[in-house]
Amino acid sequence: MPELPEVEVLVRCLRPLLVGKTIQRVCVRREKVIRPTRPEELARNLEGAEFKGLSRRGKYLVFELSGKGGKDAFQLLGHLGMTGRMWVAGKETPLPKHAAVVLELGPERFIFEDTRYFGRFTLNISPLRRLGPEPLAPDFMADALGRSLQRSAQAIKVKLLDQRLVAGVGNIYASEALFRARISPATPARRLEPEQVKSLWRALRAVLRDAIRWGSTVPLNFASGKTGGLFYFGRAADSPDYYEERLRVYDRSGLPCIRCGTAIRRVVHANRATYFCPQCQPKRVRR
DNA sequence: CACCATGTTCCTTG
DNA sequence: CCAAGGAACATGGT
Repeated sequence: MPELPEVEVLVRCLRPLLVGKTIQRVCVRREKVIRPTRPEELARNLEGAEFKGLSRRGKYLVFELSGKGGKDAFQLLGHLGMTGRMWVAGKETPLPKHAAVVLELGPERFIFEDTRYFGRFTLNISPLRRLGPEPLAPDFMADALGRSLQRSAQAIKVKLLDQRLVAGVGNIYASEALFRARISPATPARRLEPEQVKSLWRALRAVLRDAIRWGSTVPLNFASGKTGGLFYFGRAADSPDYYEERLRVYDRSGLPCIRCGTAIRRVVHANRATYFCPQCQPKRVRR
């Protein structure tokens, strides 16, 4: 489930359900996801602590907590990996097979489920230091993006996945942004023209903003085992304009480009699939 | 059985 | 030392 927009929508959904609640008990069912924190350490810190806030940084969820008596504020870092989900449910609903961490909150419980266990739920917040700028923040400037790109010869598609360049862009929205900006994914980062950097900057923000807006319209209900449509493959793809509104190129290999009809191509860069329209996203600027 | 999958990190190679 | 590419992680879907 995890790229910036999905995490943002999740954070907005979870915040009112958690803030003000006190953790009574912690159950770690898969130690791997809390690394390097130890189970006893997590329990010692969380039990009796109260949720004070929740925010997002890149693809991370940052939980703000305070210990008993409102002092000893600390943070907890969450990451969904490839398949993570988080929700709050009543105690009567059965735990899913891959529940990794469960927090008892009185009559309810918070559940972090992750089938592949690539996610994180930890007291170690050091990964935040390595993140680049927030693409939707008002101070994310196109010229700063351009300067960072200047220093790299890597294909722009690969560069967009580098969380030190911009925080929160993943494999799906990287393809989507390049399609929208009409830039070939194979273009070396430093070969982008200033005008292309500007349109990439604009496309990135538009793609992420639109995805958050789209996700916000879909009810989240993980506890039922369904996705509610938020997550790419829990799709509401049966609507005729799904691709127009949601994903315009990702996973559309061989299908007609929605702009020009040319077959969408799938290539692999750095072990990851990239989708693009060879007509709309030419290697060289046409003149 | 084969291949694919929204992410991050580590290891090897050049 | 750095950059780039690949594999590993773990499970499930097609």
